This record gives sequence, C-alpha cells and structure tokens, in this order.
Amino acid sequence: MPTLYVVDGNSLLFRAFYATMHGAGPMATKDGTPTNAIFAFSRMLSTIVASLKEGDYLFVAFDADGDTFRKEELSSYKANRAPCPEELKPQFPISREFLASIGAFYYELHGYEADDLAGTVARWGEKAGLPVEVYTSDKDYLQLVSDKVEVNLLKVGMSQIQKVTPENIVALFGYTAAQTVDFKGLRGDMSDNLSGIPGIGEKTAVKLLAKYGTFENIVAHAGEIGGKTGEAIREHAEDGRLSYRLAEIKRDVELPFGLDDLLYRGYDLEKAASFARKYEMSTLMRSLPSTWGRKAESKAEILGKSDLSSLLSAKTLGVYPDLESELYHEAAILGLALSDGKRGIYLTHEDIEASKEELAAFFGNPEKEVLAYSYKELHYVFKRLGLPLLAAYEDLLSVAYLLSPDIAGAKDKAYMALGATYAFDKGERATSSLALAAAHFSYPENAKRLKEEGLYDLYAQAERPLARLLAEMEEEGLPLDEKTLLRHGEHFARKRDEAMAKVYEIAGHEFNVNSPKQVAEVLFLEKGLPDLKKGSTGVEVLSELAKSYELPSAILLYRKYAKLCSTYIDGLLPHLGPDGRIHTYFNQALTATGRLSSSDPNLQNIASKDEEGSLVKDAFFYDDGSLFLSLDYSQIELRVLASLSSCPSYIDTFLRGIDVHEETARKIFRVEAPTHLERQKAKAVNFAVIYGSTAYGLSQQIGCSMAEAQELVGSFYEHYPEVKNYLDGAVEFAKKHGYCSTLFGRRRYLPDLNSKLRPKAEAARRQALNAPVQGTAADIIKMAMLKCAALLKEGNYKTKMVLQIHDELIFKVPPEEKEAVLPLLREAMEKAVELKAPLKVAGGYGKTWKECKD
DNA sequence: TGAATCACG
DNA sequence: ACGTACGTGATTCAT
Repeated sequence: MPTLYVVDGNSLLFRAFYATMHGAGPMATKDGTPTNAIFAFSRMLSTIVASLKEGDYLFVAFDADGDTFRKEELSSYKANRAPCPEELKPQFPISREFLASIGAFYYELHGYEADDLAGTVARWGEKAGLPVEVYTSDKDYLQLVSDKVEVNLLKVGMSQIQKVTPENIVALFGYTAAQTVDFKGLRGDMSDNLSGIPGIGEKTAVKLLAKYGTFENIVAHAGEIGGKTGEAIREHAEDGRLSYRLAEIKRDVELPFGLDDLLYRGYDLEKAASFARKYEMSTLMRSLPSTWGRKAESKAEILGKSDLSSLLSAKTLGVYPDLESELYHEAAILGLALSDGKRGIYLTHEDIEASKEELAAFFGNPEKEVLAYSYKELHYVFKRLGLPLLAAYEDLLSVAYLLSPDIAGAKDKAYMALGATYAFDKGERATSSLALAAAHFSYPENAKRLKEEGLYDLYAQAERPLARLLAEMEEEGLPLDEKTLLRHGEHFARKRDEAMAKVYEIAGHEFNVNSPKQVAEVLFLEKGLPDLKKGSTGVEVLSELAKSYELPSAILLYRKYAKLCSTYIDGLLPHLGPDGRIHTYFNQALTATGRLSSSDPNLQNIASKDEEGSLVKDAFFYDDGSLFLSLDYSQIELRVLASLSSCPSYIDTFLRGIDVHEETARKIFRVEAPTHLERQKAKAVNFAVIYGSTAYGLSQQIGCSMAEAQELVGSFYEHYPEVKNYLDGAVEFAKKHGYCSTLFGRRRYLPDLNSKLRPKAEAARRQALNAPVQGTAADIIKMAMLKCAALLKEGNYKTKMVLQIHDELIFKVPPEEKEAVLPLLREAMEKAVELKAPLKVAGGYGKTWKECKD
C-alpha cells in the first residue's frame, strides 16, 4: 500500500535553524550566506525520503508571505511572535531550491498557512484510502490524527520523533485528535497570540475535556463549574470561541494540483550535486538516499581492455587509483581508472600487471600528461606497482585547495570546489573511479580560475612541483631504531608507574589519572585544592598548584611520562616499517593557512623541548654513517611581518642581525640593556602581535596586569607604527573582500568576520591578522624546499630532504657530502625569496635527530 | 563523536 | 557584557 508523506516545511526549517544555531563550524558559504538551517533541513528530508518506497507520495507545505484569513479575523493573530532571525531569512528560498533539486513537490498559497495545505492534502490521502505520515513540530497538527493519519512530532532533530496515533494520543496529551481544537479553545496558544479562556492552563483544560467532551459542551455547562474556572468560562466564552475557530486547520483549501502530482519519482543526481556544490554542502550527497538517486550518465564511455592501446595514444589521461583506504602507503591497490575525458578503462590490479609494459611506456614518457586528483598519492602508488611516473602532471587537489582552502581533506569538498560533476560515491567502484578520472578534465577551466584569482604561479611554482617532492620524502622516510626506542620506553614506563604510585599514595586511593574528570574530583573536591580555572586540570593550573601542594606535581609527572609512552613509544612503533623507517603522510591540502601537516604518524610534533622527551629523537639515526642535518629559519614569521608592513625600524633590526626580542625590549622598556625578564616579555609581545592577541591575552601569557600589557602593546606600536597600519589595513581588506591573502596570493576566506556573534567575529579578526603571516612563511618554505631539492639534484648529491617542520628542514646527508651541502642548502633557504627583512637560517649536523638539534 | 590534554611550529 | 593568541595531530575518557 503506497503511503502519503506530508511535511510541514516551515516547522522543520525553524527546527533545523535552532538546532544548529550554536553549532561548531561557520555553516555558511564562502560569500557568507548562512546555510546552517539548510544543512539540518536537508538531513531531515533525506531521512524522510530514505523511508519512501516506490509508489509513495511526498508533499511539503510552506507558509506564504503576507497575511492569512486568520489575520483578517483577528488582527492580533501571531502579533507577538518574535521576528524571524536575520540568518534564517535567506535560507527560506534556499530550502525551496533544495526541495526542487531532490524532486520533492512543495507548495505555498497566499492567505493560507502551511497547516491548511497539509491538512487539505492529508484529507486527500484519507479519502483515497492511503496511510498518511505527517511530519511537523507543531502540536496543532494533532487534530489531523485519525485511523489513516499519523502525526510525527519532531522533538530535537530527526532523531527524536514522537509518533502520535489514535491509540496513544490520549495517554500522551490527555485529549483526542478531535479534542485538539477544543483544547486550543480553552488553553489558547501563546505563540499564536490566542488567549483561549484566560486562567485555564493545560491541566484544567484536559480535566474539563475529559468530563464534558467538547468546548461547546463545557460552555453549556459553565454554570455547574465552580470557582474561578467557571467564572472565567462564563466571562470569556467568546475569546475561547475565537481561539477555537483560529486553531482549526482548514482541510478543504482549493489547490491547483492533485494527489497524482505528488508521486515521488526520485531525484536527479546531477541536480542534487549541483545544489550541493552551489551551497558548499560537501556531505549532502552522502546523506541523500542513494536508492532514489537517478544516476547521471557516466561521463566516460567505458571501453574494454582490448582498447587500452587506443586509449594510451592520447596525450593526456585522467588517472584515478582505486585504493582500499586513503592510507596509500599500505592500502591494497584495487585498480586504476584511466580516462581521456570521453572514454575510459578501469584496470584491475591483475590487468595492471598484465599491461605493465604498455602502461610504463605511457607514464614513463615525459611528453605525456597526467591529470591526477592527488599526484602525490598516484606517485607513491606507481612506485609500489613498479611503474615509472615521469609524465607531466596536474594536481587537482592542489588546484582545489588554492581555489578553496577550506576543503580540509574531504574529497567531496575538493571535487566540489573544482565544479567537477560526478556522482559522489554512488554505484560501482569502477564506474565512480572512471567518473573521477574523467572529472579531472575540468583542469583547464580551473587553471583559468587560478589565473583570474592570481593563484596560478603559486600552483605552478610551488604546490604542483611540491606534490612530487613530498611523495619522494614520504617514500624516503626516517630511520627509527626499535631497540633504542624500546630502551627509552622502558625508562618512561618505569617513571610513569612510579609517578602513578605516588599519586595514589598522596590521594589515599586509586583512581584513573588519565581521566581529567576524576583528577578534578580528587583535587578540588576530596583534597579541597583551589579550583583556579573552572575545574580545568591543565598544566597551567597544576603547575601553579604544584607550588603549594604535592599531588599536582605528581600528576604532572605522571602525565608527562604517560604522554611519552602512549604517543611516542606505543604510538610510533606500529608505524615502523620492515625497512626500519617511519613513513609519514604530508597533508598538502589541509590547513587553513597553507602550512603542511603530518599524520600517521605525525612527525612534526615529536618531543624535543623537554630534556627526557627529546630522547625519542635519540632513537632516530642512520646505520650507514649518514648524518641528520637540521636547518631552520630564525624568526621567520617576525621577518615576514616586518616585510609585509614595510616597517623601517622593524626591518632594520633584522638587517643589523641583532636579537629581535632584545631590540624590541630596548624599545618598549626604553632601556639600553634589557634584563632577561624584559626580553622574555618583549618576546611575548612580538608573538602577541602576530597572533592578534588582546591585552588580556598578553597579560595572561606573561603574568602581568592588564594595564601593563596594554602599555607594552601601545609602546610596541609607537615604535613600529607601520606594523599597526598594516594590521589595521589587513583586517579592513578582509572585511571588504571576505578573504585575506599571503604575499604570494594564497587566500583564506573569513566569512565570520562580519558575524554578529562577537566571539566569532573576534576570532576571525585574529585569523585575518595571523593567516597572511603564517601563510607567507608557509609559502616561503615550500619554495625553499623546491630550491633545495633542485640544487641537490643538479649537483648529483645523495643528500635527501626527509622532513619539513614548518620553519625547519631535515636532511639525510652522507658523510662525504657534509662540507658541501650545508652552505649550499642554507644559502638556498635564505635566498628562496627576497624579503625586505632578510631571511636567516641556522642549524647543523648530528648523528641522531636529537643531536642535530643541540 | 567531542572534549580535554599535551606534543610541535 | 563577554571572552580573551595562530596553526596542527594523537590519545584518552565519556556519551
């Protein structure tokens, strides 16, 4: 039996809005259009569509603009309703657009409310003998409940739904479906500004209805009802009647369509994907039920394997490796999709083996061209397959990242940023891999977009070539000696257990020291230590408490060794390959600022500040006599700030090669020879400036008064006025254009900059200040990496770049190249880019990673 | 899945 | 009145 689904669009959209209003992310498109309600609304509709079966009907009712017949009857109707939130307004038309994109029939009619349309359509269903499912969060709809009609009341999201039927309605609400209107007549409805009978609340109304049945019968028997209640009924019967009439849903509205028009026929994947792209909702396609998606024709005509040589005669191929997981160092290689944009072939792993020579001839030919999603991934996969990859290439992931830096590692988002049309993860692996391979032919249009936005040089000179270098670095890996690591690990574990025993001893009992909640309970409740920061047990709090108490310092000690054990011993070992090396992944298209990140494992946050922690780096060494070389940029971000702002006195500090923090201290404290403390404070001020911190933040950082912090910042800007100018200008620009950019044009979009929520806008302001600085430094080191790699190749050196840690490069150097390579690489890094404040590089050799940092 | 914590730049 | 320094990743607990 087909079912009719009736949805109260307004109600769901409001519910969707308030459910996501305080959510985490910005929930807006790049141009600032809010989409939070649409996000949740689309989820709700997806859930409903998912429950539809072939032959079912779907109708979504909306309120129309302007007044309704109810307003004509009562001018104060809904008069006290809060105005529609500004962020929700633009989302009304978008919700219609969404429904259209998924083929859902919706309607609104001037003079009527959504419930009248819903009630009318629900009656059609009843008359046709169909079961009807109504979705709303408005209890007025309960009057529709019948043998045929179930009302689903939404509580929070789609997760909490109260199904109301004739069987359970009295138990749930105390009145029947037919009595819903009588109930409203008595109780009224604050949200509609209907008084009902003043003084009668929910409890009284239910009691009266149970006894007398209907509103009119209650009025007729008002004489026998005593006390204030009876008095109120007699006095306000007319008010009640009015509320009654207005609460009644009209069920015979004339509509220009019929039940047949509501038959749900599914959605066009292309239209839905295009909606998702337009509103930057990367997860939408995944939440839509695939059973209803009418597959777009695959762009690539699928060829048989016998046509491989014909396909390989193309100059350019889109190539997409089909892997079992994203961790391509290890993941099983399932297949390889090749497309020339119009036709394509999917090769299984066996096919690849069988056609290796033909494939090698194509990919080893520098005259040919490859369009890859992630060249880095492809490169690594080809190495594993024993295939060369020397063809020229484009890296679509980098293109997407530059055009839309907030794609954060999500494939859907990346393809969406490229405007590539493909059915997201629908259908067979082979089909979707081929669709992706073909989608890479969007490259020419996107290259044009890069040029229009001034990003092409960054792509062609930095990101694109970097993809190959990073692949080589990942493949090279870093040597980790298991024995040494385990030896240090035993030491850490012993210390950890000692610290734990001490914690238990002082606490007087055992508890889970790993649980911040339990730690807080023991410290602040059991032991009565002062709670300095809202129950937090972080290092700042515990080290402060450690000055006066024993327990916090024991906990800190436990935490230190527990961290070393779990993250750097137990966490690292599973990543140690049979080759004795650790192969990290460099994420090239992830951070908001243009930095790289490292994961699985993260080699950019191996301990080194703590003396014992740095023992981890002691386990990284070569067994063939090769050395580690570490070269790092000194204060690159401050030099970038000085250069971006063209501040002569700041630049001068760097030109003179003096200690920048000491010089800042001399200026802001107006002394000749700053003390150690003064230098520390000046250093904090320098950082506060590039982080956009407030006086409060600075005062917390250096433990001084707000007044002093204010004074220091003020003094800084007095001595470096151009810096202030530059920073003010940067925020202005970002507010006006919606993004900020680095010296080389890399953008970061900041839609929150104009948020009405102060903390959000303030956070965005700080990001606008910091991103150009951090991002420019990131651009610089990327260019330096390429320069270093080119020089090493040119000079036929065996030295290899193995790691990048934001402002530092680590190399593997054979002993015989020791003398030559250091000055070569240092020079390359310092001259990578010509800044107004010169770049300076420091560093040296060591037998272990730890040693080269000493 | 998110919060808390702590490792790095 | 309100929160309060940028950017990451891994582990653990708790829901």
